[in-house]
Amino acid sequence: MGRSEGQMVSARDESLRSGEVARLAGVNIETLRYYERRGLLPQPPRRPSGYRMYPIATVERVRFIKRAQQLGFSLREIQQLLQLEEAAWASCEEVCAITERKIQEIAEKIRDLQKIRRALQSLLRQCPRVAPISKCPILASLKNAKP
Amino acid sequence: MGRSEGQMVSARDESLRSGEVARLAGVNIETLRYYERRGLLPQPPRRPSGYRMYPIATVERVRFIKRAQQLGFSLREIQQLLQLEEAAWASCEEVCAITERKIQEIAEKIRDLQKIRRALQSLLRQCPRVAPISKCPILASLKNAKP
DNA sequence: ATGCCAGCCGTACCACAGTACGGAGTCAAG
DNA sequence: CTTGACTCCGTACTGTGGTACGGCTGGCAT
Repeated sequence: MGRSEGQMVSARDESLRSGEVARLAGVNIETLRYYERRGLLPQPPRRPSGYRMYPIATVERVRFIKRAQQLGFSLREIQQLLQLEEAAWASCEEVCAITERKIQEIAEKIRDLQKIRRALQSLLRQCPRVAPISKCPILASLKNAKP
Repeated sequence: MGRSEGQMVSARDESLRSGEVARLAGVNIETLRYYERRGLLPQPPRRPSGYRMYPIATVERVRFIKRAQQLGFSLREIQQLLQLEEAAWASCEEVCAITERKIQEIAEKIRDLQKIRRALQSLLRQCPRVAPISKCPILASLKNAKP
């Protein structure tokens, strides 16, 4: 809101500064530095002053990272995807393989959570709610269940 | 196994040493120290030598913690449960409330994961697998999707 | 008495994904 | 030319759940 004009998008050259990339991609500036350290973003060229000059495509790359994260990929996996993308020799198959593994993992996580939910629900059904804590069946079963 | 007798369970007093508690509860000794620091285990009395003398019930307490963790409770939440348990004024209702919240959380997590899985599966169905990576529809959609 | 495991402590470290801080230098507008 | 916003860097810190290390003492069987 308070953003006065001035250097919205350091016009006339087609490069962006950290803050612009961060704003456009919806991340913290520090996150860009972090991604650069992690190798998720290539080191951008610099002005003589040291300021980073990001190609505009960087915004899309960061959004790619964020979307992939929302799909449950870790930064390490995303790095793999991005490297594949850059390797001209690679075919879709690698990407599919990674995706399939990820689907398996997610399915497993879902199964685990469902098991946990069922266990908790059955505990809850046993609880009279008005008992003093010393007779709480939930705590009792946590005490006695054999893992 | 290689365990010769001697101090299996420092007999005749009814207290255990760290290693015994750890072994009986199936955790690392360091984990006991960690739980003590976190306040999940009360500070046990010590011998003059400094050795901890754990009441036997500690083993059950540690197992309780481990089981609750397996049900998706964080150490912080487990601490709440344990505190409730110790508060004589408390009734089952508090425990039920925590459990209900946890079930809600888990249900939500399951829904999120299902959404993610569906998205990845639909990406996978679109993939011809033989295309060069430059035409990979999975990467393409990560590039273009608007979250 | 001697050997040796067991336990003590503070501290550092692991992965994960960032965020914060402070002091210096830069840029552009007024 | 000054002001204020922006960026730079290295480093430290967040939270989560532990594990590891090293040096020192304790306990106990032989």
